[in-house]
Amino acid sequence: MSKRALEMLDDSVVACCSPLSNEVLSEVEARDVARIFAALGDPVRLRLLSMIASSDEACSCHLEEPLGKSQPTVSHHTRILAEVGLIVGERRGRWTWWRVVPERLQVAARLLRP
Amino acid sequence: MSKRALEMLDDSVVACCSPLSNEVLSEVEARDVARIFAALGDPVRLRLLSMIASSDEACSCHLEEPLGKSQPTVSHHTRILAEVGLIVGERRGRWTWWRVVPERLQVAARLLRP
DNA sequence: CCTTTACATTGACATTTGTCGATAAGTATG
DNA sequence: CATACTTATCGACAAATGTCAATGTAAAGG
Repeated sequence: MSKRALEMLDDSVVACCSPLSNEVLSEVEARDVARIFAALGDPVRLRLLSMIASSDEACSCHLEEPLGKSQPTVSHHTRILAEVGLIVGERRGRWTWWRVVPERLQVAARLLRP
Repeated sequence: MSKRALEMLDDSVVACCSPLSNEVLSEVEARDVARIFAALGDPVRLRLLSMIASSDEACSCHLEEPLGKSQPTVSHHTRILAEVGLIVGERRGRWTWWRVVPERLQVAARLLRP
């Protein structure tokens, strides 16, 4: 999901959702948010995301070695995180620089709030 | 995961974790938390969880019909949510009553906080 | 007991997922 | 252009996942 695509998401997705205990999730809401959680549901992607988050910006070249995964595998995981809008990549020269999209993380976080 | 098992979890899991941007997740932390997110990463389980959360307690008999899934499928999903400690079931008479474990939800929520 | 009710388990199946080697595509530099 | 470098895509494969019909198990009521 590109940055532009993210900006075009309608409110039902960006503003989604109130805490789980407030009301029963609709099928549409559930499908959307589940994609985010599924993206977070892999240990390699979680570490990848935390690496990007804690260094503000990171290029893929810095991610392979600490993760101990092959380059195609890292690329696969960054793609999945990007597709659900949790990170965005910007190509500068040879490198792609990744950073997290806090608003997107908060969509998931709001659901878990008491 | 039984209620007793949940009480016996050590601090590294229950107190886990500081926000993603604070520091890079260890492999052990990532593996544990990823299991929670993976459990949340299915639309049927998300709706199931929100049904339990918003009615405080729910028996499986109330879950099948609104979800539109077979009884074995619902049982499968409640088992997965229970295994990661997000819900606990208590058998009273013929019915199993499920309720959410807020502390466990917060383990995931803490990670997503800014 | 026997039946009914509520839930769990098993077995089977198609689909999805994580992984990597090989290869392609894009970008800087000589 | 030719080369080196960084990232993306493809193809393949084993493993995991979601689903349901059939069957098992446990509890309540006759």
